[in-house]
Amino acid sequence: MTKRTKAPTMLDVAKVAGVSPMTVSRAMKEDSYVRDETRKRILEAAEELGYVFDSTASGLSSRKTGFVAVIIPSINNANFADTVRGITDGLRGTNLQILLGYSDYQIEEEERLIAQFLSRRPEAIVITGGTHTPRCRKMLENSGIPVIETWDLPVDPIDYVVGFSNADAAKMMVKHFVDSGRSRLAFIGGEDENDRRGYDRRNGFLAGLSEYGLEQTRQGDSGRPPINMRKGADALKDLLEKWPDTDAVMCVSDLAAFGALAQCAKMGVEVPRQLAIGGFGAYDVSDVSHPAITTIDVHSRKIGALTADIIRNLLAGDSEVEVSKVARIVPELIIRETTLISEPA
Amino acid sequence: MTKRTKAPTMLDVAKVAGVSPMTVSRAMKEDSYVRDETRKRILEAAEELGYVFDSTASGLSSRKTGFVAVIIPSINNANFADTVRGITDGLRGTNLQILLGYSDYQIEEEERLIAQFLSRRPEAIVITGGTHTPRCRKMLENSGIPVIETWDLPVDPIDYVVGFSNADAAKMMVKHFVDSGRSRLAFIGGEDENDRRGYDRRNGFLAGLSEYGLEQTRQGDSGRPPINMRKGADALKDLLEKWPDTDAVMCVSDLAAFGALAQCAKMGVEVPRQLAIGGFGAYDVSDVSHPAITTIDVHSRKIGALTADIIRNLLAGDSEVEVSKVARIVPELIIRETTLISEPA
DNA sequence: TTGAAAGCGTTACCAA
DNA sequence: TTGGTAACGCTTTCAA
Repeated sequence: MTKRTKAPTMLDVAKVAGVSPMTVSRAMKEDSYVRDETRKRILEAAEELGYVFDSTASGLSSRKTGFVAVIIPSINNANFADTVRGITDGLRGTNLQILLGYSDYQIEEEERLIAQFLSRRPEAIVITGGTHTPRCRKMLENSGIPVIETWDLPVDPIDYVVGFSNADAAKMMVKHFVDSGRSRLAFIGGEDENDRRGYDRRNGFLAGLSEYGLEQTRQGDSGRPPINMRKGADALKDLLEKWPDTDAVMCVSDLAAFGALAQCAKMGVEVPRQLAIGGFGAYDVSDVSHPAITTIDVHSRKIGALTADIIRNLLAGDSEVEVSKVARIVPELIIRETTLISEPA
Repeated sequence: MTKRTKAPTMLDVAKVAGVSPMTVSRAMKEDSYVRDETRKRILEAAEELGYVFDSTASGLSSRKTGFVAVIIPSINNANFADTVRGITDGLRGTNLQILLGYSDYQIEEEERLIAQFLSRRPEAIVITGGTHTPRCRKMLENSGIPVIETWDLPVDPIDYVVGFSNADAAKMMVKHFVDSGRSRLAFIGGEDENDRRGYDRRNGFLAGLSEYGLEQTRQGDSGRPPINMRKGADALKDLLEKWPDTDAVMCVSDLAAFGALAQCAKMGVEVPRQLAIGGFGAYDVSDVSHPAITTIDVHSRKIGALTADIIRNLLAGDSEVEVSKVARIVPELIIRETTLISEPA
């Protein structure tokens, strides 16, 4: 941290380079008409003075901040992290920069974040889910910028959507359980509406049970979101105490599923012979664990990539590309060892 | 996205409320002298017009952007995510907002990020590690803002430091292995200098071997960082092919350790009887897996909390609090099932 | 407690 | 290809 009187501005650079500030401004952009020689002189002057471009002033003047606000429920979640990576990668090469926030699965925090972010004048905003408080919705609608809802297929979208039906995805697992000869199915997680994706999965699962005429009572308790491995383990223990003859359990995420699997190992419950386990999200752990865990891949990264496509077309748009309002992701069931077809017990 | 002619400014609010823009500005701040009644009128006018405060303009004018730039190697890493959470939590209540970036363990990307972030005029910058390119170091030193290096104890710090010695932490594991009767020790991960923390751990481990007079040849190959569960599993397989009599392996992170453990289960290698496994980072998986994995907790979240303390004292400082330059974290060995003392084979 | 004027550092716009 | 001028929307500073 060097002592300094005052950071140099374009004016300072201009003086040293013997040009006008306006020319310095042009020289800082990749494109723009500046003679090569002039630009060279300017960049040298900037280097010499230790000039650092001020995006704050640039944003105010041009009304383009280069920010894309992104709000996810949790920073510590491989799925959402993958979506963010997809966005980042897709935005590479543009001048757009992500302003990332996480709500910790709390509605009030999401409201606060949206308000805070909008004051930064982002050029687009990406949010997780399609269910919002009236206040959030109003802020987003009034923002005047493209809004992209992800990880869901809202009935009444605000603007753009990149997502899938969590309920339908969960139903895939019910079908798979039934197809592999299970009939006493349970679900762990998703009780709390604050994690709307989880809540939708759970309800989709229950709806699936209903379609197959199966009983819907077997539900583990996992407390406040987010669920984690430990909670998954604890919930499985409770579940088997209450309903010992359960022969298949789906967890709201792979983390819980892994916890459940570890708990089975500890309790001597054989997986998949006695109990089948299904997860959600295609986390690394479900692939590497032994036995490997059946899961549903929702292509988190692709959600981000498609989101970035929309943003690029809208903001850096090469003329009038037609951008469709809804990009639908197709979740994929990945069958692994924890749900191998059981032999008749 | 509603059509709009132009977003309302303080001037518009001022007109409606019948005051000057300056008074509106004051009314927007929590403190500041404004008569309660006046403020009420102003806030109503703002609400009515759908006014949204412009931080961009505010930042330019006041030269306080409210940004704290934070750069971590990866967004998809529970340890770094915890540090970010620690910072976020610690900064709650201030007007400071995190500008988060991740370098993907690439030096060039880190350089790019630092340059990009500095143009946003953050009020402080937090970086991971204490090893930087000369260009990075120069940018940081010239930035004129507090710089906080984390997750390391640099020999020649730029400014503030919150960290620990990765090498010393790794040595704890060597000692533990030796104490529990192991002598043919191996290490997986940390070959690539781009992940400096991992690199330091590996070298610390090797130094530890040397201190105990043990051979240092057993090293797994894990490719480019970051390591993950799959790479850990593969590396363990290779390792045991090359050195089948290895009786303990430390992995650069718990993720790799879990992969190694899963691989052992698959190959029928008994843990800990035949092979002890140690990880690093106290990830959830090491606690929940069966058997549970011995690890080293570096208190990632506390690193963030202490970082936030420094920033608060420096920026929101109640007068002249003395802020010490180095906050040292003490890593903690957590002994679990994968390294239980072996009976003589 | 409120207001007026002068920037903050950049870019849009028009002119040369 | 370059320059001059007037914003951009807010806050600092000083005065009332």
